Amino acid sequence: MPADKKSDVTLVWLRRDLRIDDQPALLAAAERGAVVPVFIWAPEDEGDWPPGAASRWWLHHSLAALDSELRARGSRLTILRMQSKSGLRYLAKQTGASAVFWMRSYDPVTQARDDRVEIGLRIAGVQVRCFKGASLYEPWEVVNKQGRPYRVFTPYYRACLALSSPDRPLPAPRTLPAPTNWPDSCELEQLELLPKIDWAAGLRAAWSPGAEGAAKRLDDFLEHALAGYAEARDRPGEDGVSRLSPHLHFGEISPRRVWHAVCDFLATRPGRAHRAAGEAFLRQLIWREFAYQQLFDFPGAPAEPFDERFAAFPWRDDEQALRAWQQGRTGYPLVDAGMRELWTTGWMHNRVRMIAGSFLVKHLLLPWQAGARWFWDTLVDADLANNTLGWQWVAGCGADAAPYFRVFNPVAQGRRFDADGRYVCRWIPELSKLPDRWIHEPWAAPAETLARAGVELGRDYPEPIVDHVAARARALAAFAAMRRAAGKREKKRK
DNA sequence: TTTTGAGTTGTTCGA
DNA sequence: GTCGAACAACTCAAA
Repeated sequence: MPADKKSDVTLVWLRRDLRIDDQPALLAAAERGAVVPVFIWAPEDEGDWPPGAASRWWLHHSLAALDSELRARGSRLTILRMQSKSGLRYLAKQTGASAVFWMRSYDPVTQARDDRVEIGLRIAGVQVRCFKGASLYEPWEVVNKQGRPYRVFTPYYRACLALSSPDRPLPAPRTLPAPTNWPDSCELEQLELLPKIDWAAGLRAAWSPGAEGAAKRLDDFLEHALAGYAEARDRPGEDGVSRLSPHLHFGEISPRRVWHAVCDFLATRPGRAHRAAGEAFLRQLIWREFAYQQLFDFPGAPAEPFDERFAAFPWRDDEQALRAWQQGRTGYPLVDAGMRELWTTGWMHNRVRMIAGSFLVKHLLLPWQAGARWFWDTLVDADLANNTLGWQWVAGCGADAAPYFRVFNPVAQGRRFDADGRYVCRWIPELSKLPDRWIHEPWAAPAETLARAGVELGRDYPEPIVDHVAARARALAAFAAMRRAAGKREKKRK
């Protein structure tokens, strides 16, 4: 291969696709000649949503993993700390690269950046090619019979299934031809992605960032959890879910790889239970697609509610309540367990996200954007599309949202999905001696039971900061007030 | 154009 | 303890 011919050098700009498997940009570049894989750390290019603290921790380790994977194949990762546009132009000049390849992504922040970069490169006479591969479908591929994007999940889901199944994943390039000279690169440490005070022990214990960790996670899930997924996925005390979300967010594994791995696995195991489990899981992958599509069509969603009536919602401003929620001190064990799991591991079980989210928005009447911000900073899988859509759904203001009157009861949810209190005890050990019967509502336990479990409310564990019944009534009243106000405004307009 | 059926994940109340 | 209905209306999607 004429790898030393200058005109054949291609920069592959890696962003949230930190893998070499099923990497169309990398594959195409390798076929063209020498390849320079590049990562540019430019948080200021990401507008209001630069990666949060937990995401930066993940990113650091993911980049390290990618670099060693590349080195094992005679290549390496070039890292820059610059604006994306000037960084790529600089590198193109330094390496004599005639082209830059990357994989398309679809959130408004990234898109705006990519457009600027593309124009800048073309002006400099550098060829640009963007590839599909970050999602199963591109946002414009799935539209209704009127050619408009879907707003409701179920028809969207059915439309996806009606399409031909997602493309098979591409192989990793067989070789990654090196350029004659490698360009200058930062040391990974210079990006200062890791926290200055090391709070990441819980993250280290819970995760293995990188493609290898992702592949292992997928194998474990297929082997041990997929069969029971349909039911177990709702019980946070069990290992019933895939935990692939951060790996998917950073593109360490491709959604097509996951999709087909699940399908291939199921093909060898016929039977109704497996089929139901497989459907339930693939449905979740389609939710991810749906979120990307929604954000693509409504770029304002991270800040503004889909349902405009909610712009007039009487949110409260209560710093103390927000802190209590963030720190897992609401006095509702399931909510607090979730918030502590998040703080410790950078991740929270999906069912608990709904319950904790609902609690912030409905019991505390704090704006969903405040919850979205906290999650953004603390989740290792923080993803603008998924996070935004999830919060809008919980708040009841999304395009396809839960009805507002659906207020999760943390006690009832606990009894239903964490009946033995295993999840609560794991994250709130101070309650672990409490009998199952009271684990989700310690305030209702007889004084003697509490004493025997070594729990004094207000000292070892907080009293509930709001009363469920009163808070629920308050939330429904606030919703009614908002609807009245919106109705009035509507009348005025006419 | 109009009509019809339906919409991820819940709670509470009363029979 | 279990069951069905009410909770709200609205808009989407397709026929």
